[in-house]
Amino acid sequence: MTNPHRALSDPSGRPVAALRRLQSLAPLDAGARAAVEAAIQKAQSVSPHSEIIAEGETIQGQKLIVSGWVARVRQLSDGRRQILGFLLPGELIGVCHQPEPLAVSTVVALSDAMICTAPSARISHELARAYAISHALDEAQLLASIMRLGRLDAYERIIDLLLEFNERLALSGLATGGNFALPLTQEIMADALGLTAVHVNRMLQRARNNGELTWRGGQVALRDPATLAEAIGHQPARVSKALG
Amino acid sequence: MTNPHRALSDPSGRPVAALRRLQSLAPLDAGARAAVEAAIQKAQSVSPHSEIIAEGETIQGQKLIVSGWVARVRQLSDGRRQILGFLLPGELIGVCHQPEPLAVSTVVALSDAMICTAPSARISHELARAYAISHALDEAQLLASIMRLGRLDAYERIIDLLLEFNERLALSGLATGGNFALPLTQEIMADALGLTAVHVNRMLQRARNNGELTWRGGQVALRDPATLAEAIGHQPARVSKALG
DNA sequence: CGCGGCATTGAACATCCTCAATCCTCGTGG
DNA sequence: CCACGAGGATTGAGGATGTTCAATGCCGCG
Repeated sequence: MTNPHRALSDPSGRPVAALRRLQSLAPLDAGARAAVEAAIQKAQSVSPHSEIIAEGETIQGQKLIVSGWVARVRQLSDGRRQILGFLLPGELIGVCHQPEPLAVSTVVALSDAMICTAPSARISHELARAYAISHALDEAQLLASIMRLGRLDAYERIIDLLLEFNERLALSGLATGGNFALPLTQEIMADALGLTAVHVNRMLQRARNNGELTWRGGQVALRDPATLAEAIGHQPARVSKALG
Repeated sequence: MTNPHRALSDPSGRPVAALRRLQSLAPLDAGARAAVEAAIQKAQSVSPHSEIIAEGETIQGQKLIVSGWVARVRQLSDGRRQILGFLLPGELIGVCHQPEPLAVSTVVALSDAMICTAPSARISHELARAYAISHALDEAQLLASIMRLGRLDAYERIIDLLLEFNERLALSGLATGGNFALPLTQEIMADALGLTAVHVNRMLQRARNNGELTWRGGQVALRDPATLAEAIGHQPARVSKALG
């Protein structure tokens, strides 16, 4: 018989990214960890472009991204499309303290992804705390998006978003030293940044020529994240004294 | 001796805007209503430009806007400034389910304003529900901002924001039929819309010439909100089945 | 080999910004 | 009652940043 924990570890034996992220938000007790692991075991696979939640429908429950990239999206009738935010492994959808809530945005998978129902926050105080911090980070990221779209130029927007990805993925161990997998097309980046794909392309070239990053085959490498952040005035989200 | 309830009613005897808003989010029981009224009595006055919360400091408790206009703001070192969102009478600052939370944005008064400490959500189930809905609306408005900044052009952004003000103020009775007081300068609008004051001015003129609105002496009148909304694809926030 | 999806490029154009001057409006003091 | 001053609104001209449209290149995959 197979080891029931196998799905929860990568080849080196460390826990999967999603669990790692929750644990880095707040140290989890054994009960919470077990509940999360059990939930992850029952994760559903979703394929790119499939809708996970439709805007306006009643939210059933909280979900946890186990792996893959997912986005919150809104469309205009004339086809203009805006990505409101990304959801990465270990992040939650549908956090809500209200009965009968309605989804305020559509959620679609951008890559192959695994999604499970998030264990109830009542399982433990520690888990509730991890959820709360996750939620606070979520809000901080929305504010960062507003700043980005409102006051940064195209070049800065791209760098700023990549820096945010780097920081978010670092929580789950999916980014180290400015290196991470980025399974997005330039068009998707454009939809998130309020730009056209053509212009994203040109700005990326500028960044490459400046030696600030490389991005080939879905792998991004930021040359020097700290200096880059300094250059464009980017500040990582801080929502709790406990977190770095 | 003066009637202790005087501050809670406008000349026609209806409750003040802030209380009215909470009641339109969720019908309040007598206890909650009394607690809110008591809190409002103790409201502090703040003057324009004064900081209510500074980004990065520890949040002390939840606050309720009693009257006036307040904004969440973020600045870049080179002086660029973005208004992340507005806070209107009856809306809450610092909703947070986490110990030791840090403020993720600075909050400043845009006009003379009155602010009080919000009564605890534990006072009643009804009050907690009103807070939860208020919070959900808050998030919906952040998403609306992202859409606005990312995918609307200057003209649409202005109309869209004015429509949002109209809807939000209608909850507290401060807007009726597309008419409301707007104590903002064009520069402040620009800071919220990711534009310059000059361009806001030009687009406002276009809107006036199109007969879509008037705005003089701090009073806005939207000619036909429903048709305007239709024209730019604006949709009001819906976060609960219960609400309109 | 030949698609199909994405990335890249160019040229013409639109939108929005910058800078700076001018005009209002309204409250203040003479 | 009027001049004055300050902040905000308005205007113009020229320029920067992004967009559009359309063509071309690249690369993995059946």
